[in-house]
Amino acid sequence: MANSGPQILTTLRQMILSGEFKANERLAEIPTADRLGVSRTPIRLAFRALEQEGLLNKLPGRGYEVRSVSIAEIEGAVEVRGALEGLAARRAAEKGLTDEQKRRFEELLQQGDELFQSNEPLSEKDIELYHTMNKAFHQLIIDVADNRAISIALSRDEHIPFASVNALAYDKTNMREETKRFLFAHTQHHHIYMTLASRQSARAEMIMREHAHATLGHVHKYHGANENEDIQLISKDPILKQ
Amino acid sequence: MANSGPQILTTLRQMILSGEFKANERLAEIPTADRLGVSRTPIRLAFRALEQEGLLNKLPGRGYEVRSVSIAEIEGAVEVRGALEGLAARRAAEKGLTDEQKRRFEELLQQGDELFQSNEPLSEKDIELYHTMNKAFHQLIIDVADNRAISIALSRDEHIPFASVNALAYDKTNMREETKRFLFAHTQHHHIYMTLASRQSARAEMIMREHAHATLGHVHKYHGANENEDIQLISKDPILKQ
DNA sequence: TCCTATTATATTGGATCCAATAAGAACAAA
DNA sequence: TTTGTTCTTATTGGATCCAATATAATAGGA
Repeated sequence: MANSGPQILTTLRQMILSGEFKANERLAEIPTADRLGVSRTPIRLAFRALEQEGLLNKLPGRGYEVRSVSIAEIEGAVEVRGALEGLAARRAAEKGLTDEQKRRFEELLQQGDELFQSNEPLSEKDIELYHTMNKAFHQLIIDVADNRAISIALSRDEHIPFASVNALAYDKTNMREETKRFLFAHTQHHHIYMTLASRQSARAEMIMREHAHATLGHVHKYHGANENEDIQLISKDPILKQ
Repeated sequence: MANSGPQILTTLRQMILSGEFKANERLAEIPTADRLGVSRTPIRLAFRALEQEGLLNKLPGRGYEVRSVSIAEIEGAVEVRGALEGLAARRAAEKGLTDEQKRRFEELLQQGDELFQSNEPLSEKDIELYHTMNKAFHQLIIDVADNRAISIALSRDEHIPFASVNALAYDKTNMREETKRFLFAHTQHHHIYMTLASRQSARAEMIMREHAHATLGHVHKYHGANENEDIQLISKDPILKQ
């Protein structure tokens, strides 16, 4: 059991994101402190932090509730991510890439290519590898862009399902279609790199913005499966990896 | 003297933004609690919050330091604001405006127009009125866009000087040029409204993005007046209103 | 004089307690 | 049965204390 402040915060965040705490569930200091076997102090600090991260809403006199996330909100967050990553791509194209950065991009693209060499659908292990490569690719663009405000603005999407590159959703019951989808997304990676390397900043921005929408298909499948428009964060089939 | 948690947070934030705490100044719980006449508990909570807001950096074992802000960071934040407000304007144009929203935009534009009727430079009171109108105009676009993620992403710029519509900088020693500058910016407001009303979403986004850069002139003047590239937040001539 | 070790001080994080406030439950009256 | 009042319980925010850790100052030795 976690026993330090930062670990308490991480544990609570994980419990929210994993669905152990349900949307709209009420959390109060004393029961939560009892549950985790610590005093109220770290819980209080963690609740404040999680409120600021957007995962909890404060209920005056009654603790906090786990915030629910609507489809519209997810779509809006994806759109914002697209705008921010698009801006990052444009900046990266305007700055131009160093040789080292080109090498790194090419390595990542090669890693992705190797996953699609066979005619078989991707395995779950392949998906993990793709996910790692995808995160690194996106992060490299942000790094090249070198604008702190972009990273900060993106950080607010990190806990919204489907809206962050830190999470990846896929339908394990239909790996053939998923493979096609990832292949398409990775092809976009190639196009993005090409526009960066050739300093076509407008195209870089446009493709990168569009690329952000690659995950939305699963949002709508979730919607179809639910009685109401608000969904619980994450953790139902299809498996969300993070 | 402030005596409640939220007030402590507000007071400390204000002391940072006003320059009472200098850039890179070290703040620790006990001296700060003594200074404000409260226990350490609300200070600790406030420090955590201010860290998350980006105003403080944590120094392990040594308290926190007030974060300094570089010109490059300000420029980056303005660029992000442009991208986000541009996205908001595009969404607003795509959604179309209600009659009520049109009326409200027209009111605000009219308020601005009235400030430029005479041939005299704007007075400081005029600038205050312009500032209020400007904030309302920008906020209305964000409201029409109806994307929570935009508001959240924008909130991170609110404490960066020159990067937020909540603050306005002007050179009180040169009101004639300032008047021209504000007139230009307000003309852009007209153009933005026109594109929203006629649902020209691409133009709306483009003009709105460019409009965000209207404040950058004063950043460079600041730079010229300083020995180093990092500036203290706010509160020197030219007067920053907030 | 400089370097190292020891001691003193500063600082944080967590635990616990107290008081104020809010919410819920129980009871009484209409 | 419904509504209003009172009592009880839950909950938060702040204060204080303790222990661990980090930093600064001092003393001693080379």
